[in-house]
Amino acid sequence: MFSIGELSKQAKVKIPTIRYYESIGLLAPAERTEGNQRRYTAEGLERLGFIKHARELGFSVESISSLIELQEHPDRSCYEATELAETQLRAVRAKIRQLRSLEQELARISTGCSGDDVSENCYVLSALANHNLCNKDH
Amino acid sequence: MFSIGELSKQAKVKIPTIRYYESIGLLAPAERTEGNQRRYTAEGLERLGFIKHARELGFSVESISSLIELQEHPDRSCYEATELAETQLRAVRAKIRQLRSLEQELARISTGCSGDDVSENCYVLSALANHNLCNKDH
DNA sequence: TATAATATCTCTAGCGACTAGAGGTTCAAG
DNA sequence: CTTGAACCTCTAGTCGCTAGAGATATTATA
Repeated sequence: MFSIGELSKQAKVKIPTIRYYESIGLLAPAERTEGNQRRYTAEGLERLGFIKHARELGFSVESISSLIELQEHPDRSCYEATELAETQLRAVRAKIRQLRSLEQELARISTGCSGDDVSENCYVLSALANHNLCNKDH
Repeated sequence: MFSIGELSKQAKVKIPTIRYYESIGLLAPAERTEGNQRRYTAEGLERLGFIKHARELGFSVESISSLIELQEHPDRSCYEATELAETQLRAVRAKIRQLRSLEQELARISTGCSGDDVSENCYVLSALANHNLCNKDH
């Protein structure tokens, strides 16, 4: 039985975030002391670790709710959990593709004019103003 | 002189977003008709295009404000604008690195157990629960 | 010119996922 | 038993929009 501060330290999740997770139903309501303070067990730490890990992998809170529900119904869970993970993977890959094209354009833009050469036409600014100077259609 | 709807169509930026940009000072207040409706010129379209493009490149609204200010002071602008672009580039590259490691882990997780094999232990769920099953330390 | 349809106006509230702060209570160490 | 750190709830703020209500303006047609 440890306090929310201890849990926060162990799980590396901020205290207000823990309370927030409880408030939206992602964490079950914690047990309380006489004086109304939250007390947790190893189980709570595990659950919070799960949530943290999933968040770091980019799952939305909603998806995590689904995953937690799946944990409670082990029959169909594997198929659906794998599907959720694959959806997440597709989203991550799409995001990477998008960022790569941004990277290219930004790299091109920022090497376009050197900082030393203080000319009247800054290539960065004109590249931003004028989409024609850009390869991609985002 | 065209309406906000026309501007929206031309710039491919939604009407509420245009009003929002005006409200936070990113766009100068538009001229108005007798009946209080906004009217724009080609200049407004250009500015909005600049903003849109910069947003698509991931610049924050705050950075865009800076860029717009720089446009008005062409003397030091090139150096500072290039710096902003480079900062943005670094952020994009960091984000890509992070997403790549997520991609790897998600790929590993979601191929770990096939959906058909409905076992009691779903690898997706245990991988999420147990950070030790993961290569990275995020 | 009258009317109807469409477009616009302002204002408020909501989204996701937290974060920060005020003002008050409880716990644990000395 | 006192003190100070940790905890409590509640409200409001963050960012970058988006949605809706209810009122007014413009434009096209009859």
